[in-house]
Amino acid sequence: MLSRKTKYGIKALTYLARLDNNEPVSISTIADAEQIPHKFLEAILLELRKNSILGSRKGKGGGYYLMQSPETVRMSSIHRVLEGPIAMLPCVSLNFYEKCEDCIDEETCAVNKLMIQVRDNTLAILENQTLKDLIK
Amino acid sequence: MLSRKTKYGIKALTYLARLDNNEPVSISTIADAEQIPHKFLEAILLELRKNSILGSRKGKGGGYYLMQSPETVRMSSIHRVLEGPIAMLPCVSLNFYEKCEDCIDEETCAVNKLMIQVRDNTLAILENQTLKDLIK
DNA sequence: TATTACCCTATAAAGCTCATAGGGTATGTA
DNA sequence: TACATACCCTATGAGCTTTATAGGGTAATA
Repeated sequence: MLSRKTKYGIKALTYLARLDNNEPVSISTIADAEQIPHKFLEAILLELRKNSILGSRKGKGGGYYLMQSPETVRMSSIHRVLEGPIAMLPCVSLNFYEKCEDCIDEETCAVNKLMIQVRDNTLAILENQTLKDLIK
Repeated sequence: MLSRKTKYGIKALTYLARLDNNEPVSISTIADAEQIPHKFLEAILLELRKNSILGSRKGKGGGYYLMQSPETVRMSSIHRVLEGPIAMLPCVSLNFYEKCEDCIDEETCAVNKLMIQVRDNTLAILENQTLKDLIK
């Protein structure tokens, strides 16, 4: 199940994507509009910035803005930043790979192969869908 | 990410599926063979029994056994019993449906539509795959 | 009838999620 | 320069879930 963090993040991103211009918007503005706890949203936007999905400007008139146009922001990127791996097992993750501690042989592991299928299919959908698709 | 509970459950089920006969196997036997904490496995097998995936016999010579042959036990069933909903959002779940509390209109919600796609694809794979496929 | 092994409840450590608080720091404007 | 704005960072804690253990009750079988 998607975490609240991810849902909040998607809300904030679609809010920004719907704007006509790409001027910075303050945390408070987004938090009020989307009913998100201010401090929680602050942490989320910060993380999106550190992962180059958002940019920010400090000082008066500052805030957050999209680094790329909505049609180039893939849902897979957003998922990875906010929710973490798309794979259901660490040994199946492309970006967060880890060996399963209790797995004897990954090559012959049937669960591994099954979860690779699931991952590939999910990934194909999330790669194909962008922020732009969410706002029309 | 799949929980340890689900991984243990799958291990136990494949252990049973690999047997030549379908005689009951005690918790201890499975726990030792698959390196699973005894009491934890006990709870898992009990849950699988309550959901008609396993049967059990008490007393001497008792234990757990598969209720159906391996080729008819779908991975989707196992997932639902041990891990819970396959959907990434409650509003997209077929068997565990719930309205998203912060969603204004499900009909027009783009995230909802996206996650339905993901669910359908994942489901297709997990329905198609059975215990039998895991052991060859 | 004794033993086996399932069955049930309670408990708790550990970890994660969600949320809040308080203050530091960079930036733009007057 | 001084000030206000708004990002930035660290710490803290409640609440929940996961993982695991313990102890005993109960049904079934040899």
